Amino acid sequence: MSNGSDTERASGAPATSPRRPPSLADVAVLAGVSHMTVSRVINDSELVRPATRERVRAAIDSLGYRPNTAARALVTGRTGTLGVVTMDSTLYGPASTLYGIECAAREAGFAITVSSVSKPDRGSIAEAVESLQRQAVEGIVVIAPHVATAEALKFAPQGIPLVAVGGAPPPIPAISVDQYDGARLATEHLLSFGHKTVWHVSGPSDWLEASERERGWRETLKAHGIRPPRLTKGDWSPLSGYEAGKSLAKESGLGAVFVANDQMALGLLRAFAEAGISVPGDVQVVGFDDVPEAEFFNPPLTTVRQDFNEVGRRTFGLLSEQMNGGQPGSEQIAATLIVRQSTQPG
Amino acid sequence: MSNGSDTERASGAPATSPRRPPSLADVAVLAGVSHMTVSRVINDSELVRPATRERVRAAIDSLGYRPNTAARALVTGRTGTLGVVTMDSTLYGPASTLYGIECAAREAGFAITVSSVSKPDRGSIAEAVESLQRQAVEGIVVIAPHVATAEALKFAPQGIPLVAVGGAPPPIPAISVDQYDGARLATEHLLSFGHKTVWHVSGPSDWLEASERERGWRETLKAHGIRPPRLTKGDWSPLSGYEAGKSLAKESGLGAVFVANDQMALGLLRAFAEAGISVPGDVQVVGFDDVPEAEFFNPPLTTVRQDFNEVGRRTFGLLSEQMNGGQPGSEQIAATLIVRQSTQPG
DNA sequence: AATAGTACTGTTAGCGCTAACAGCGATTTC
DNA sequence: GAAATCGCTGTTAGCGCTAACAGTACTATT
Repeated sequence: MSNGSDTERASGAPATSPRRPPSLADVAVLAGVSHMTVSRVINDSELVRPATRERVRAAIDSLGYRPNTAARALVTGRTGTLGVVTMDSTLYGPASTLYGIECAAREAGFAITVSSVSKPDRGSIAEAVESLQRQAVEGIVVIAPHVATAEALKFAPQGIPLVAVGGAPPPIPAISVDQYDGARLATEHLLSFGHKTVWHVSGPSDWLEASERERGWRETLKAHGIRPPRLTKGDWSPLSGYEAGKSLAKESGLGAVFVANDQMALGLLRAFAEAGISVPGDVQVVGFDDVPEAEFFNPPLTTVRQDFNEVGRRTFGLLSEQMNGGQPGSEQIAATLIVRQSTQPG
Repeated sequence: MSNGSDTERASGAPATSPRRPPSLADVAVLAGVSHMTVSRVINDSELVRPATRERVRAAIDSLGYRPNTAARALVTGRTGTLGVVTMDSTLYGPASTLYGIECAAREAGFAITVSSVSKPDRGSIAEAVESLQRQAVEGIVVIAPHVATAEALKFAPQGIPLVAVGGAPPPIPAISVDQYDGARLATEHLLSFGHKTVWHVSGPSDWLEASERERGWRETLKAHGIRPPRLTKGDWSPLSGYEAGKSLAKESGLGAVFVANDQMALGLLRAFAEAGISVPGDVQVVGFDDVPEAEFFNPPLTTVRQDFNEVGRRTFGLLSEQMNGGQPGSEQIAATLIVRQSTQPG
């Protein structure tokens, strides 16, 4: 803002009028060169004599000239824009991922257009992707935490670089945090205290992350020769965690609970508090995500951290690779266990 | 996706080749009409005979034709894109606001380009706005929760519709939740229990919302003839709330605390729990924001709700009004008190 | 039967930019 | 001293689309 001021047009006319923004031609006239030379200056071509370049720069500044992206895109076919399809950008994970992508993209000179969808079904995704393609984005990221979203990607358009976050059918490269291993870490951690078993409050089964975490929990138990106990299903919300907590509180022999996300863990902690169950005294609890609040739950929550920023960065990396003609494969990012008081009897 | 399939080009050529996407002209040839008629069809003009329209539609489908926005933007001067400048889209408020804007915009046929800034200073904002203008957005929303951001808007460009969320110097229309009144509600609520005073944990003073909330608290106390006690400053983070809580716990005669946001309230609750202070038994606590988790804090938190979705919608409304030549004024949205257990001794 | 609509379709020009190539003066090369 | 080369600048064409206007049939009006 506060550009070189909206100086009069180059022509001696009294100006005002509907005032079309200055174009290459206007700059060229003012600088006394051809429009092509101006074009070279704004594209940092070497082929301009320094003196000329300065003159053009001055004209650009005094006119407050800004290249018209539409015109440039029309002739080059490049828009400098990437599209991101996201489902609920209010959740911590997707929001952070979006932020990470945006930062990486901006550094590389790309703008980000977002398209939110309210439902994860194939139609909504298709519509969002379609709308981004109409915007002529050069690449698309689909933040696809649902099984249905990943499924929908089977019908994704071919001609455009596309990366999924979370999961996608094979030809499409995906970035994901290793949920399975994160769940394993959590479960092993709980088992290390000598519990007979570990209970699990899962996320909604139509989420990839939920089923991977459940699988990690289940198989880890099996690897220890333990038959997994009854599973409690949640929907990520604190309320569902609260209800799961109330239900688990009745269970005898409860010692360790792995909750599929921090929000539900919050609800569960609350239910346990109401039921007079002490954490970590009576029961040890592990969450998943490491939201900023987790450290201040009561008690502070042991949880599995996902580095969403890294997810965003790597996602852009994959997209960028594709835009340069590469055919990158999927990548996984390791999750890390953050041990806090909810599993520290000390 | 799964568009009408990438059928061969209209020409009988063996296709493949660098395959430029189909243009109006290609559709026109296939449908046996002029490109202008195709243009009319895609712009829903009445002036096309239904039979012709159908023929053109068929050609469009079979070619998988998609209008080129760049070309359209070049000639119409309209890009169908709005820009949003946001500071930390990871926070609940900004994220929800962004989502609200996006939904409203999409319904009206606009795409959203986001530009995040890491610092709230004038330079960063200017840069972000500049980058959006290069993208030729038709309007800009600045989510400006900082005093500095609002200040920076004094130098905002003139020629383009612009709306601020949070606050802005007078000529620029702003949408905001009535923080002052929200703080008043919270303070009155606490006073209604007969406390001698109400303590306050504020947000960082360079945030508009923080200073408005503090002002609401301070003036409400004064209106009751109470001299405001020492203020504790936080930075929105749970950690700072925790520290504020530890510090307040030493205070004698502590009975009521109004915390400037829910995250800090979480930290404070935790500090109180550690100090053996019962909420709401010994001290009553009110937060601000009503994040989804607040209902499941320990105890569930009385707080002031901001309808961020409404903020988003109204923001788009103001922008839309400007784009149609109007000069809307600023608007405020009422905050509502949500009473929960943290102030319910029952 | 001539005239004036009406309903649809086509032609032309140009939006602002870059790619490709065409100058053109100054220097170097043989 | 003519040709080739280099460094810079200009000319032209055209990207895909819409605005504006120009037909062209066909119907309604006088």
